[in-house]
Amino acid sequence: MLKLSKMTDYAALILARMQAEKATLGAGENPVSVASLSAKTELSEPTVSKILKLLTQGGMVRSVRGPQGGYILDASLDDISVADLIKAIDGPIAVTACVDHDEAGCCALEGNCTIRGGWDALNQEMIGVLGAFSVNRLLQTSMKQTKEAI
Amino acid sequence: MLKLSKMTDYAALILARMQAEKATLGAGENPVSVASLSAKTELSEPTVSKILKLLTQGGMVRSVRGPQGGYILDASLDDISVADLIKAIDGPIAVTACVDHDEAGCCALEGNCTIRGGWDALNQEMIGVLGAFSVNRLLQTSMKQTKEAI
DNA sequence: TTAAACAGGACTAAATTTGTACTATATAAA
DNA sequence: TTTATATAGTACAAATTTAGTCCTGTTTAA
Repeated sequence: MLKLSKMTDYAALILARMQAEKATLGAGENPVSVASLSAKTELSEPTVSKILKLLTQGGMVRSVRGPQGGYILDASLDDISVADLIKAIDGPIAVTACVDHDEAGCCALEGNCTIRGGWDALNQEMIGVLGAFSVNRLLQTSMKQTKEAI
Repeated sequence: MLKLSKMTDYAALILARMQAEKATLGAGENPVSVASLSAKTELSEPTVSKILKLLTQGGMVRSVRGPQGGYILDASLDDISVADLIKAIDGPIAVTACVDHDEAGCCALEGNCTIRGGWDALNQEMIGVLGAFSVNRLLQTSMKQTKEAI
């Protein structure tokens, strides 16, 4: 449990791929298309497309329309946190349904609920960890482990 | 996203109720039945029963069978962490499916996956936070906030 | 003008989670 | 020893959520 969605996992892979692409082709105006990213990540085109749309809305990549268009990663993956990623793909981080929205009726137990604020505090701590963990660290930690395993 | 299950939420409520019961009746051999806890938490009996079974297996409460039986909370909620709770109710904490089990085939992207170890590192940090957050703190934080809100 | 490539929304299918029911087992008390 | 109470374990049905796909519209370079 406490699993993040596959979509978020895929999003990290896509960002990793885009960073690699950028390193190869040189920074600047070199959009990468959905088709190309799909081929290189082995994710289906609709899925890659959906994720890139969300990343664009989240301001993590920029889109260029028309022929020769695609998506551009301007930022460094050091500046994108896992929290950013989750927010872009799945929406606000909330360990329970009642965290962050105080509308009546979000939970059948309202009257008896004695821990609502508590979950909120825990949620803040989680966001702290996720916000401090960059996508680049995700990649580098993995590289390190792969190296050690060999 | 990154939501914990409702079951875990319920489990915390049940533990809170059991602690209150213990404070009222005095510590020792005073089992609380599913029926009684169900009435006091407004959760259905089958649900309360299911959760208490899991908490028993997780070693957080003790069961007494037969008439006048029920469940006993021996430990202090200071010594039970949210991590313990999640593990008891939902099983091992894993932000992605591939964390913790290295079997082939857990993910369609294995060959291309460049971040497996990275998720594992993040997972450890999450477990750290959850392991340091006691159920009692969950309750106390809530009380504090309720007080402030009044 | 055309074709490439993204934008947005709607929809289907799959997986997961919740919630319930039923049978078996243990045990205190009559 | 029998009976009633209460948990243990398992299996199943329903609901929700997530994943994945498709279609139509818009932008823009060639």
